[in-house]
Amino acid sequence: MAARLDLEEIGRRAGVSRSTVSRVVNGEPNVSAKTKRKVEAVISATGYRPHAAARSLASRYTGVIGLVIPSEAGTLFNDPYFGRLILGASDAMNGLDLTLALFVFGDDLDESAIISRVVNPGLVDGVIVTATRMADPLIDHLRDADMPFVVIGRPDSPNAVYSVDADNRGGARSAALHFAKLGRRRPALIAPPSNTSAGIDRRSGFLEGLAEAGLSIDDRIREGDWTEAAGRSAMAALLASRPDAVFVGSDRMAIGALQAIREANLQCPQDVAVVSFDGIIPADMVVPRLTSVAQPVQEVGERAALLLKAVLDGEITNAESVVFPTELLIRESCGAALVSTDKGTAS
Amino acid sequence: MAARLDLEEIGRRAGVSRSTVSRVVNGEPNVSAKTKRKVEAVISATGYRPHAAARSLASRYTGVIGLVIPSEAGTLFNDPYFGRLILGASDAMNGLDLTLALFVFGDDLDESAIISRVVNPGLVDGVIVTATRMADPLIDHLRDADMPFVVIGRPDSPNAVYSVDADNRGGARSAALHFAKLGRRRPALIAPPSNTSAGIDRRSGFLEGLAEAGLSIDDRIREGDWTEAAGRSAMAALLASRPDAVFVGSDRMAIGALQAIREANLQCPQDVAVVSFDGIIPADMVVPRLTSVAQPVQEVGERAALLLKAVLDGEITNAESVVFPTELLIRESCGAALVSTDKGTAS
DNA sequence: CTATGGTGTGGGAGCGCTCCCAAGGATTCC
DNA sequence: GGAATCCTTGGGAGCGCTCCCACACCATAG
Repeated sequence: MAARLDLEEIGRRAGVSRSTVSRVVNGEPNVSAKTKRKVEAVISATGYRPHAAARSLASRYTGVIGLVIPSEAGTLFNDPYFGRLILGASDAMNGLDLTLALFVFGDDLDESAIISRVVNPGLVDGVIVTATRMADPLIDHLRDADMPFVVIGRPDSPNAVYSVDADNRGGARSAALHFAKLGRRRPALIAPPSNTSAGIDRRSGFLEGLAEAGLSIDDRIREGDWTEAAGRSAMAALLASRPDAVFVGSDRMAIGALQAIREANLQCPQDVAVVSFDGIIPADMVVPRLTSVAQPVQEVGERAALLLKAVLDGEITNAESVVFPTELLIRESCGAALVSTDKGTAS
Repeated sequence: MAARLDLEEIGRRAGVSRSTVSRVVNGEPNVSAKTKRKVEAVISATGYRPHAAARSLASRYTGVIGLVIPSEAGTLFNDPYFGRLILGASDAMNGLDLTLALFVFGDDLDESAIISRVVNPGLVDGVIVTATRMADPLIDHLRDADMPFVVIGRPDSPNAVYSVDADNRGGARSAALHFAKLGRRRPALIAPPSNTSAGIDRRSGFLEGLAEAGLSIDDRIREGDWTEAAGRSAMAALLASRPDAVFVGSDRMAIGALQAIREANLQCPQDVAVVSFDGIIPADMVVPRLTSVAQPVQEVGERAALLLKAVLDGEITNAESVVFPTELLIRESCGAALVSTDKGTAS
């Protein structure tokens, strides 16, 4: 009986045309106050809601932004990192009245399916790419499909012109200098995977800081895949070369490293000082409390969304790279308290 | 110059009609092998991709499913729970070729905006509702808007007819029985918020188990909001009444509880045994390793997506509630090892 | 030979909206 | 008072697709 509730029908009931209703719905000017009131009354009485797909088709604008996340067999999702990132992005999007579409792929099969889905016209207006790998194929596909996108990380592709990242290099460097200042002489490194920009930057930043401080690392370097297990086995291996400090490329790996130290009947920070990266796990979760280079994950996500929106609105046309500073959160695992009994906090 | 790449254009280049191209794209039968080959050649040569919005408008099917998550000021996103849930849901959706739209709301303002967005026709086909509160307003809105939905949790609304949940009650009960078996006489409880079904069920299940075992809890009950901080302060308060065991309603709160026990110079499990719920944090992350009632979070998410898909396809029309069993993961914090020196594992 | 049915193909109609142009009415200006 | 201008409103066209009916063609059956 009741005709399908569309603009035409609302117009009929309010005694105006489809166009006028559309103007009211979209808050356009040039509608008399009286007409507006009338239309709004009908809309709220009927509970009318515009049809998103019809709107997208006609306006070439979906109001949806995609966020692409690799999950690597579920590993990464144990990390609060992505939760925070999603939270930041979705906060920004709520403010912008955008909807977040999440694309999580576990393996290469998933990935090609995801790629072909995400580049479909009319689904999302733009994409935020996370955990970007070196030579990420996704980026080239997005480019080919003329899909606007923002990269989280430091992209190596000339096709990626908009990016948001934390200062991985600078943060890692500050960890090295911190060790030097605390008098540690045999630093070690558990680096994140070197197929990611964060992995590369944290490694090179740490080595740079070491060089600056005149410390050498010799072969006290291992690489881990972000997991606790990787941190643990890397640390266990490293212990053979008797380091007195270790910079671990992520909080989760640091938890594993702490465990390995404990298992070797050594004390952190007395025997081995630990500084990690991320600053993301609750401070009190582990003993000793982790000293960590904190990156503002939520802000990164938020900024990526805002940047993409600006690109979509045509407000930004030149390449833009935003880099957020990190902050060294000094707690217990670095042993700063052992050294500076005179000064309350070191920096 | 080049005409916009649409079905018509592909048809023109392949020498067939729009309809035939559509059939090929959608893998419909009744297309001759020869025609099909010809069309596919043109499609891959041109890189044609169907326009999602146009398809949605014409077919009344978007291929997008919404997942609604309350974030309560960012608190919940520190919990691996949601990451796992998202992972499960998105796994299922990748297999079904569906896209996941994530709606995260932090406060009530966000919520009403989210609600009005999620019920918009033509955006999502259906919705998965998580962390359902008692008398959740979202549910009524979804119902009013005729939006199909599946609830994760045990809904109290008669409007919610499809749900997926873990056996919170049974799991909590098993924790109580475990304490009884280990000879603990003064159990305590740190319950999750009682405005959630999980909170209610874990509380009542534990009390039920206690009653069965002839143990009384008196006033050794506190409630916490899922966070470490809440677990810590609840435990600190509870310690005054000298419990010898505590069931903590979530892993994160248990971490806080452990901390409070340590701060009171008591030993876990010797002085106070701890059993938590979720089984979600990496086993080795805390000392002592947590005994926990594990729920299959990822499976819950996966199942919710599959169930919703079945509902959307009209394969399910009767109310359906799926309840996943939990499993008591016995590790160190419950002190089972202290008791059963003869038997390797208790159950 | 006509009836019957399946198969492959084309094209009209329509999904609900936005965009844009045109037209009418009110207002202003000289 | 008439022309120029602004504001308000209506409706045609079209976004790219699916749905459905019609038609041609071929095979099989009576």
